[in-house]
Amino acid sequence: MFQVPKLSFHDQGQVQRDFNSVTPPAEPPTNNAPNTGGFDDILAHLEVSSADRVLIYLAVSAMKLGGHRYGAFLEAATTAAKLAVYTSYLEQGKNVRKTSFLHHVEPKRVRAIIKEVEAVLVDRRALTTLSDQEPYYLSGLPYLWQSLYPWEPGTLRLQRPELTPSEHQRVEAEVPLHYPPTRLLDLLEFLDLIKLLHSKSQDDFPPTRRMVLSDALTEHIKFRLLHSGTVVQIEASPLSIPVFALARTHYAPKGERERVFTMIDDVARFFKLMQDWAAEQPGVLRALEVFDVDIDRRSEALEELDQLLRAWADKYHQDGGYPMLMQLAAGTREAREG
Amino acid sequence: MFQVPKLSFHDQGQVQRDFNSVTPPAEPPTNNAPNTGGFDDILAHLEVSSADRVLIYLAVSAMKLGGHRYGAFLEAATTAAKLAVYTSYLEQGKNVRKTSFLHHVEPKRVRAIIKEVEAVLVDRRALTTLSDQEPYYLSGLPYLWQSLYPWEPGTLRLQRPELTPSEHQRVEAEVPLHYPPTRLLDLLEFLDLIKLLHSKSQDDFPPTRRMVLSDALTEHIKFRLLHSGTVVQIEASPLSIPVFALARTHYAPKGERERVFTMIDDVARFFKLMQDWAAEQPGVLRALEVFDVDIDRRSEALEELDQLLRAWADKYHQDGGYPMLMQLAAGTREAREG
DNA sequence: CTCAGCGGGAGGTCCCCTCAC
DNA sequence: GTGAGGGGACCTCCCGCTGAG
Repeated sequence: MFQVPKLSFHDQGQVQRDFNSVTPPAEPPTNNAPNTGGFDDILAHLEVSSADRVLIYLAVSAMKLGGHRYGAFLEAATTAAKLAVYTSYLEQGKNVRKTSFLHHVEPKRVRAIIKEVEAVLVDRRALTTLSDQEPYYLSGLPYLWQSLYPWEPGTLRLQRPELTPSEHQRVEAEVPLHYPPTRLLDLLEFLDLIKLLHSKSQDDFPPTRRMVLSDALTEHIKFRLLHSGTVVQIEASPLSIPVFALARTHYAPKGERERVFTMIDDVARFFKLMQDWAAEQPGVLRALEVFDVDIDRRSEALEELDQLLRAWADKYHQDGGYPMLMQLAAGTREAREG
Repeated sequence: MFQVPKLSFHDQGQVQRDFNSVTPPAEPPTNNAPNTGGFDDILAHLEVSSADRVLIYLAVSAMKLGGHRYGAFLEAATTAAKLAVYTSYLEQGKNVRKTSFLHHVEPKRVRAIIKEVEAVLVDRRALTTLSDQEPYYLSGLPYLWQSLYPWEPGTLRLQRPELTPSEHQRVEAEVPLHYPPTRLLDLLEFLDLIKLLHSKSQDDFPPTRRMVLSDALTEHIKFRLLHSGTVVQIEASPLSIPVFALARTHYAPKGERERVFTMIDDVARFFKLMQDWAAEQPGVLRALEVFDVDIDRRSEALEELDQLLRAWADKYHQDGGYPMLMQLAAGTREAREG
C-alpha cells in the first residue's frame, strides 16, 4: 500500500499522452461519505468492469429512483442492442449474414430486428422505452387526479353525502394542509384512475408493444404511488373500502426528482463528449485529476474551481461562435477508483 | 430559433441553484464534427431520452468497439437489473412481496434472483459479464497463438514439409514483415486454437453460465478476428484449405483500443460522482458550461483550461489528504444538447 | 396478509437443417 | 457466399389459480 501522489491525465484532441498507467494503485478506503442505496457496498466486494458498473448505475437510477419496471429496463437494453445491430447492418452494406456473424445473432433474428427498427424510424415514433424520468403511468397520475377531481374548500372533500358530518370531519382532519386541493378517492375510484391513465399511455405505443393492465401491474403501480408518498392512504376510512388522498402535485420517488434527471442527462452528454474523444475528433479535451486535499480546504478548493470555470467560459464565449460544451464532476474518490 | 448566450450550471454540495431551465433552447446544427459510426444520424432523428441514449452508447461500445456478443450485452443488462432488485430486497427488510410490487417482478422470480445474486456474492466470483474491453475468447487469441506457435526466422513458417520450396516462398511473400513472428496455421489448426481458447475461458464460469462452442459461435469468433484484422487469411493457399496468419499482437477492433477503454472507465467514474451529487453528498461539484467560442481560439481555450485544471489541482494537492477525483470533458456541442 | 406451490402462453435466445439465387 | 425458410430446445417475462400458515 503506497502513497498516491497527485495524478493528472489530460488529453486534448489529437495530442495523445501516455496512458499505460491509467489505473493508479489502490488506496485505503477512507470511505466516510456516500451510500447511494446499499449497492455500493455490494459493488465494492465484487469484481465489476466499468461497463458493468455503468449498467448497474443506470439500472438503479431507472428502477429505484425513476420507478421503471424491471421488464422496462430490460426492454430498453435490448432496444439499444438492436440499434447497435441495425447500424452494423447498414455499415456492412445491408448484408444480413455478415451482421449475423459480427454480433452472433441469427440471420432470421437480424431480419426481424431490421424490420422492427425501420418501422420505428419511418413512424418517427419515440423508441424511448425509458421515458425521461418516470414512467408516464406514474408521473401522469397527479396531473390526472388534479384535473379530474379538483376540490374547492367548503365542498365535501370525500364525495359521499351519505356520511355524517362528524365522519367527514374525522376524515378531513387526516389530510394535511399542504396536500394539493383534490378530492379524496375511494379504492375503486383510485384504481379507475390508474386504469384510465394506463389506457391513455398505451395510445402512444404500437399494438405490438402494448401491455394489458393486469392485476399484477395495477398493484405494482398502486404500490409505487403509495411507496413514493405521492398518494397516501387515509387511516380511518368511514367506508367499507380504503380511502386515498393525493399528497403531492408531482410523482417523486425520493424527493430527488430533479437531481436524478439532471444526473442522467449529464452522464449522457459526458458520454457523448468522450465518444468524440475516443474517436480522436479534434477540439476535445478530456481531463482526469486524482489528488488528495486537506479536508478543511475542500470547499474552498471546489469554490475556486467553480469560479475558474466560469471565468474561463466567460473569457472565451462569443455569441454565434462554435458551439461548445463542458461537463465536469468533482468529489470524493472511492477506494477502488483512480 | 434564438441565440444561446452563455449558460452556466454549477452546483456545489448542498448549495442548490436554479434548475428550471436546465435544458436551454435548441440551436442550429453546425454539425461539422463527429460521426461515431452512423448511429448519431439515427439518434438525431429520434426522440430518445437520456437514459436510453446512455444505453445506446454502451451497447455500441460493447458490441461494436469491444466485440461482445449481442447476448452478452443483454445478459449484462439483466444482471444489472437483478442487482437493483436485490438491493431493493435488502432495503425492504428482505420482504419478497414488497420487492415484487416495487419492480413488478413475480415473487417466484424475485426469489430466484435473490438466490442467484447471493450465490455470486458468497463465491465472490466476478459477475462481470462484459469483461474489461473485449471478450476473452477474442483478446486472448493473439497471446495463445504467439505462445503455442512461435516462429523462428529460417524455419518453415507454414509447417508443411510436403510443399515445394517455391510454394513456401509464395506463401511467405504474402506475410508482411510487421506481423508478429508466429507460424501460419491452416483452417483446422486455427479452429482448434479457437476451441482451445474457448474451453480455457469457460473454466472461470460456473457450470450454469457455460456456453457450448457451437458452430455458429465458432464462426462468429472467426469472423470477428478476421474482420478486426487481428488474423488475416492468406490469399493463395497451397493447401486444400485456407491458411491464416496472425497480424497483430493484440486484438484491436478498430485501433482505438485504449481510448475506448478509457472512455468507459471515465464514464463510470463520472456517473459515480454524479450519483454522490444527486444524493446531495457534501463536497461534490457539478458544472456544465454551454457556450460558443471563436473557432480560431478553440484550441487556445482548451489548452488554457487544461493548464488551469493542472494548476488548480497542484495548488490544493496534499499528500495523505482527503481523496478527491475530478473528471472533465469538453468539446463540440450537438444540436439537441444544451 | 404473506408465503408457497403449479398451471399456462408468448416471445426471445440459442442450436441445427435444407433449398434457391 | 447470400437470402429465405423450416425445425426444436430452453429460458424468462407475463398472466392466472390454489392452498397452508
